[in-house]
Amino acid sequence: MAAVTQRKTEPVVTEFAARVYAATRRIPRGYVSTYKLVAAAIGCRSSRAVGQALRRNPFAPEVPCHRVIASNLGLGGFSGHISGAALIRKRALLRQEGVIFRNGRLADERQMYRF
DNA sequence: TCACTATATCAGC
DNA sequence: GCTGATATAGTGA
Repeated sequence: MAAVTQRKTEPVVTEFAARVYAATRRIPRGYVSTYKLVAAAIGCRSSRAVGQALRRNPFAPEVPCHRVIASNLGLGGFSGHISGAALIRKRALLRQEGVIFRNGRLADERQMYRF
């Protein structure tokens, strides 16, 4: 049946945002990537635009936005906040996946996933 | 068009 | 190492 199997009213996102989410979902568990790498992966030179798309993240938690950090190995932001409890939660989430953060920075650069 | 933004990079100190 | 300024790209009003 189902002439209209409306599955959840997919949020309307732009083509650019869809690429950002697709690239982010490619990041395997236990690895992290940076805004710049994601931007480069989708053919964009502005990491800022990536951050804007991830901030909206209508596909959370399907899209592991917490696996995207800043290029300086910092946590960057999370849940609309660039610091505070949100960052602590982001660090905890990554730690559960095997990504260790030291002093608010990625301990092992080897865990940075390259597209 | 204007303002805002989960960034990145450079210059100066 | 930190701060301020600038570059760059996309979104929403």
